[in-house]
Amino acid sequence: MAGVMSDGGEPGTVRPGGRTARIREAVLRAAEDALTEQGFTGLDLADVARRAGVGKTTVYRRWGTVTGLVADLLADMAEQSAPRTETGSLLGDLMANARLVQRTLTDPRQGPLFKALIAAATGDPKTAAALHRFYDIRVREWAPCVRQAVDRGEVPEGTDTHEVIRAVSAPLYYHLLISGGRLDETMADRAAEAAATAARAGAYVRA
Amino acid sequence: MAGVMSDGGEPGTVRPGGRTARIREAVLRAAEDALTEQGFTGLDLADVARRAGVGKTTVYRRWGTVTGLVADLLADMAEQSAPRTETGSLLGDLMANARLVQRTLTDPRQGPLFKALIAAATGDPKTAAALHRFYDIRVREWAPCVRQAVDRGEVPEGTDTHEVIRAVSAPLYYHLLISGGRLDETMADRAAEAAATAARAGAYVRA
DNA sequence: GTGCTAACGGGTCTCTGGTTCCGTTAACAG
DNA sequence: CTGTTAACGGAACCAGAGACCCGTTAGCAC
Repeated sequence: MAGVMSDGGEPGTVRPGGRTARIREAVLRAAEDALTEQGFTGLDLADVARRAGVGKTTVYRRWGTVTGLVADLLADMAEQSAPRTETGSLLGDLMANARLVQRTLTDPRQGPLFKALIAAATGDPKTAAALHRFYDIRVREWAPCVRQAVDRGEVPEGTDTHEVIRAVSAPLYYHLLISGGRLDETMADRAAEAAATAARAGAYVRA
Repeated sequence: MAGVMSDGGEPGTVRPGGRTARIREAVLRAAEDALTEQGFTGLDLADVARRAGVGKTTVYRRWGTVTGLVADLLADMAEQSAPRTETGSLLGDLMANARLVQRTLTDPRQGPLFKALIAAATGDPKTAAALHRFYDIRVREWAPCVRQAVDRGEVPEGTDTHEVIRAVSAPLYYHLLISGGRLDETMADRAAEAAATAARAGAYVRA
């Protein structure tokens, strides 16, 4: 009864030798597929297990609940970062970002997946935290282009660079989730232009 | 076997004499409470029935599914319209709108409720349609203040008035659902200011 | 007031997520 | 190569959401 078993329990932490990682990978991919096709509500862990070619006991043991699995999926997605393009102008960079987001959200796989992830986050604080972290990382990757615009004098000093990036995405997500519009390239360009204009006018200067 | 039973079925359509309406009201209010407290995922029709002091059979018969109930709730909410204030300036009107939205979303009851409604809409087209309709009505109520700004020459002709109103809400919902920020009055004012600035610069002129 | 019937409501039955048990597999150490 | 044991997987088990049946209530018409 000494302190032998040291650090915690959480299956899948002790023996990271191939199998554990392989199964995690398979299950997360299966969860992605299931979420994409069935949405968050229709997500069934037994179904995920079947798709992954894995015993459902394994899924329940390692992730426990549906939201737990989704949270882990978000953590996994947060790792893989997509590189950003640089165009040299604020509007150009923001448009590149807006179009990337627009393409992602209208993609027949990614769109439904993101909807499902966001829906999952509304119901569970843990999942919400994972979602926030995911987006925080993405925002952080793009913020430098606003920083550069500040350095160029194109945007006032003291501007909240993260908030500018969020302002580009916001209308696109609003249409996806709430108003249900078309979400085409025109919308993306408009979102980027609006954000750039407001930023130049100092609307995002930190209070 | 003649065509006697004429128009459809849908219980609750034939005898709108008090009871039907009373029960609908009680169930919708109970659903609101349940959604607020448990979120969309934790919504149980039997629980709703209990809260409403109504047999669960009734709920299943009239609404059938959880999403059906939510869709009806949205239709009901779409009826009651909150009046808008008029300040005479574009920025003033947009700020009034932004603060209204901000107060709604941070309200300990309304905030969770709206989250749940949006989550429900991601999974079911019928519910999504109801949600879109609800917001379309709200946007339509506020659009005139942008129209007036166009007439005053403050905003370019051809501006998509609805889109300007949506632009005010978008960042607030983005924070609520996705990035998870604080959502205070400063954010509301910033959202209004950004939208007003972009609108004046012609960012929302229809292509 | 009285009869008709749409709509309600309690009780039961079912079916499917989710849990538990225990035998099997496969990383890793020596 | 061989032993140890964390982690997997099949199968039986359990609980609770949702469907069904049928007797009861209450609008509404005459």
